[in-house]
Amino acid sequence: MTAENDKPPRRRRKDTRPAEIIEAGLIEFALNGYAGTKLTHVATRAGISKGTIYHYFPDKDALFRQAFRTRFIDSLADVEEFPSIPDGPVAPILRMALRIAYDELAQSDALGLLKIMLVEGDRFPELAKACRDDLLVKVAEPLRMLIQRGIAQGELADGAYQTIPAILFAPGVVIALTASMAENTTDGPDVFDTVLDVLMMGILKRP
Amino acid sequence: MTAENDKPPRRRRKDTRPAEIIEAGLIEFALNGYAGTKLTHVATRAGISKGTIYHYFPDKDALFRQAFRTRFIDSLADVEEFPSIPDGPVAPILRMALRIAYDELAQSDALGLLKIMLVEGDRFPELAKACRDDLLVKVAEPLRMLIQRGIAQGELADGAYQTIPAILFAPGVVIALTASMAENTTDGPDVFDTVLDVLMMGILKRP
Amino acid sequence: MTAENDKPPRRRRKDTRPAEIIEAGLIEFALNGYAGTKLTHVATRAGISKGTIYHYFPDKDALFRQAFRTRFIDSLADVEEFPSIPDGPVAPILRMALRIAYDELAQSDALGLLKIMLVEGDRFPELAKACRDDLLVKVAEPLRMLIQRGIAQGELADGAYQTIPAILFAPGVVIALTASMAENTTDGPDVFDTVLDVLMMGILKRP
Amino acid sequence: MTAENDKPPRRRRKDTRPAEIIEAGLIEFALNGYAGTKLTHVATRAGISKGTIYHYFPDKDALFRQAFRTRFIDSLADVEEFPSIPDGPVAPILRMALRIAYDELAQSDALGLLKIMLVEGDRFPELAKACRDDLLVKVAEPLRMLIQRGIAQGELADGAYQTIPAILFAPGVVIALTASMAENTTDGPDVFDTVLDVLMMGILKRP
DNA sequence: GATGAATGAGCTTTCATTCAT
DNA sequence: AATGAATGAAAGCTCATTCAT
Repeated sequence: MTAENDKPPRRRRKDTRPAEIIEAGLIEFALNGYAGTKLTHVATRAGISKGTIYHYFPDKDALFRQAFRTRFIDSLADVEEFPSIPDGPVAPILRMALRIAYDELAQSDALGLLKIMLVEGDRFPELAKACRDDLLVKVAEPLRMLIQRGIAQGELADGAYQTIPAILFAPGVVIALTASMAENTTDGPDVFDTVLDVLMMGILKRP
Repeated sequence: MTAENDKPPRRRRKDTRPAEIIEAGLIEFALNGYAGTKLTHVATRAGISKGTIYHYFPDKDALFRQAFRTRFIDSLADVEEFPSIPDGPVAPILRMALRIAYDELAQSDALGLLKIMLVEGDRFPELAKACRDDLLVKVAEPLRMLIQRGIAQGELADGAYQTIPAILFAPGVVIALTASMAENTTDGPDVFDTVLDVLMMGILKRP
Repeated sequence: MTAENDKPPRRRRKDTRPAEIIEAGLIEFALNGYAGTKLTHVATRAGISKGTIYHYFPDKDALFRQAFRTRFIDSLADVEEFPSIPDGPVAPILRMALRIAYDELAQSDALGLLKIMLVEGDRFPELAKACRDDLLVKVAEPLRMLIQRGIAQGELADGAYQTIPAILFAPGVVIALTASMAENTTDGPDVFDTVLDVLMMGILKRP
Repeated sequence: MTAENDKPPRRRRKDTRPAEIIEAGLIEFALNGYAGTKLTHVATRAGISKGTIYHYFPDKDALFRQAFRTRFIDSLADVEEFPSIPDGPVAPILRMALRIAYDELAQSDALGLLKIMLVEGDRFPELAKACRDDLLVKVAEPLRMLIQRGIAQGELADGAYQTIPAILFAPGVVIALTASMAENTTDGPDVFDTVLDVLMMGILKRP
């Protein structure tokens, strides 16, 4: 075995380092919360040494901010094309959108970050704001457009809910958040479907 | 030595101390999360010294558990009389119940504890379980009975939602949880009312 | 049940309290070492409260000193009549004396105190000195007389050992000290007998 | 800022640090016992900061175990060549061996560690066992062989003592242990010589 | 006198951060 | 640029000691 053998390839593009650290941080933060995350673990997961983190981020706080932003920008990127949607009934599209959003949230570590923001939100007000703004612009707005089209088509009921479409996500968020607390029931997915039933029923126009 | 002694008199309050410490702990935990709560701060808030906490609680963990239990037992005590409800339409009662639950959650520091359980639930599995069990027995069960009466009366739609009535709380929980993250809009209550509209619509039987 | 019933008899002769505390302290010190002994445990064992100890002893240190003295004075009280010994061979008497001393040491908590003195002797120099003096006066001196009688009778060999008769105890002390470290062999007593054999052989006059 | 920086330079000595810490710990443990040893003092003695200890040892317990093992392995390493001994009378060799063992014990801080093991042996049962095992294998066994040769040669008396040769060390151990308690008499060595006289007399075969 | 609640100095331990290499 | 040994502030916890009752 040569001397150069037992270390991973030294050459990394300098540009990928921050992203790798953020990725590792994301996982650790999501798993252990903010205070529970040790920079050593982040470093280990990223395959670097603790000190290197400080080359790219001034401190733990900054790493978290950056990671949080990155993840939320990533997650919401897919949503943007929403409005480009064919004519026809709006309800199935809406339902699917909620479903996709739920699945996304339940699987990714966005959930972990969200939990952190809930508890430590006061420490990161700009993140909370950015989070809010992004959600409003990228999620609520397209949703509102969709809903309004549904109302215009006589498909959806006309109601105050259209002013705060984001609330349609609420049940999904709670189910995702409490999933780890809930007993391991095998009908997890069905829970959300049941909720969707109620929600859709609630907004469909009555004959 | 001046007239104002710089040390407050030692008071002996064996009976009330635990409750005072729990109260102080509750506030600190709700404000700062579990890891973020320093026993010094709890002591200061309770007007005692650090060591005194250890007279009444073996460690920080135990204090949190006790505080959590105390608060949840307190909060849920009011709910118990639910089922003793007069005949007649069920929907307004349901709506009021959700409203009351929301207000309760939004105001008390139960919200802070809930946040902690979301993030650190893994560390306190028995609390998570107790929380779940209490909610199921004290909240979900009466709710289910109410709903079933509504269905029997032809008032509510027959649907899968009756099997998981707790889900009706979800929107309220999210609104409460994210309230601190949300911009301070004065129409907070209206948001929940709007949600109630949708929810009630979703479960009312269609003509 | 009357009010006076659930407490042990209140009336104690004031004079017995210190002795009771010392007794309790002795046991705890012997079991747990000096630093390892908590005054709470001493109090509990003595059936009193922590504060009461401070009525009789200024501090933990003082309690230990007093306890130590008491035990050693007690233990050595029996030894004093040693010299009043009938004429005849001295060896069996010597042997029995060593045996008795060994048994005494092995059983009582004097062993525990001795261990403490070994480790913390520097903190209690007067105790070490008192211990030494007592042993010399009460044990070594009678022993020396006995030995000299043996030599005079032509029974024991004439040797330097007569100047430091205390050394005859050494093997017993080591066996007692290490008994807790040693594997639980059932032949414990025989070990000491074997040692006695060697010792006696070593001092008996050769034909 | 003056020319003498008030902080010593950080040195990086990964290889030597553990040994230095152990050395410092050894001294402190020997001086103050286990509970009496503060890691701050160990750190100060080692010329490092408190935290650095935790780079190399998970906790105080581990440091003690490691230190203990290190010292005992060191101390007993020299003894191993024992059996390779020329023909001829065995008694002088035995006597010298006991003398060497005594000197070794009396000087090194092995004595301090031994004291700790006597008092806190219950907390470190594996150390007690390792200690016992090492002593048996490395010390008692060669000694037994030597003794048996002596008996075979008609030099030593045949007696039960040969089954527990370790007991020959007992007087030396007691003398060493109590040396700190004893008055600083300058004839310390002679005490042990006197004891050796008795011991050797006791095992030499009588004509 | 007796009590035990209350204290706080002091200990072990953790970990973000620094910096010599 | 990268490392990880070293730091030290700060946290949880212990317990001898005090003192109001």
